[in-house]
Amino acid sequence: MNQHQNRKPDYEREMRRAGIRITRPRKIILQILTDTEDHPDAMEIFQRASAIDSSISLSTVYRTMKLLEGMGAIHRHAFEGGRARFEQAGGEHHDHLIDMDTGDVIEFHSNKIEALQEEIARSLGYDIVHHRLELYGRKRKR
Amino acid sequence: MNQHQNRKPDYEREMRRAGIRITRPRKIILQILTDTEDHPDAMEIFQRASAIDSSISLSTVYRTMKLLEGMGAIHRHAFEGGRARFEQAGGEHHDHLIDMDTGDVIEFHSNKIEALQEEIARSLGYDIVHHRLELYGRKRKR
DNA sequence: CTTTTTAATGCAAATGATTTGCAATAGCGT
DNA sequence: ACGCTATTGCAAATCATTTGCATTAAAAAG
Repeated sequence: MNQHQNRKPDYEREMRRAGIRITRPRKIILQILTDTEDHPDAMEIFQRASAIDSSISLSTVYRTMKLLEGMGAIHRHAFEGGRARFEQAGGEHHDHLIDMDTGDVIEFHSNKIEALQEEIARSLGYDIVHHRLELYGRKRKR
Repeated sequence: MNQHQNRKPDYEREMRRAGIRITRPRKIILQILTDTEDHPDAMEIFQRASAIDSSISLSTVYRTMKLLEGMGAIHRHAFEGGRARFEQAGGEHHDHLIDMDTGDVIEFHSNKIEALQEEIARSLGYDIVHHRLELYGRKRKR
């Protein structure tokens, strides 16, 4: 089974250490993020947070996402269409396959592809700072 | 020298056939696109077009880009940061390496990577409709 | 546990890119 | 040249995200 309880890097501790206040909205958002298996966007996070504390504002969600991104606690993805989507960081690096019909995101990883990317960049005289590999597709029919 | 004159798929003919009017703004924008080696955004295209005919509007640039994209005459890329950038279609498929310092775009292609992508998607039960591979990097120092 | 300090919040207004409604204009078939 | 209607320019509208500011509330201090 999946480990759910210990998989949470203690961001609260890290935030305290950095002199960042642990507020009620931030606690709630952090909880939502760690509870989540999918890749929600700011509006979805806002709605889930509102259900817990209806006074939370969308601005705060955005501000918190930016804060967490800066701490390296989450990754922001600008997939095609509309809003940015987030996922908690901490796992292994991976790329994404987006189901064009459902919006579902499937994570995958290929050392071979990573190596080829490095090789290509090097041959062009560049160092890769980061990259983005997204496959957009539909479930195979048959 | 680069070939400039024959490299232009005759979109005007194609548009006429589709009952689309060849207007002055469209002619100018099409010309800018075929003359261009880089990946300009709508604002850059608008400025280059304005230099030729100052009455052209940004809306028309956007509308024309959408029209051309629909025809398959250009590709739209949503690289990181700000605006979408365009390039005329017609060449071989390729991916992009973006110079984070200059914004320059370098095109590259890897059959191996393409094949691996297909393989991964297949193993996940998906057919790839399209994909996006962008490397963000800086010129190697040394 | 009250006071103090100042970061964080909520709200509304601002941004920035792109799109759209609409009246005026200009392709192009006749 | 004429008329039909697609296309344009302009301003206003969208959409996602950010920001200014007065208020609130963490957490540091007493």
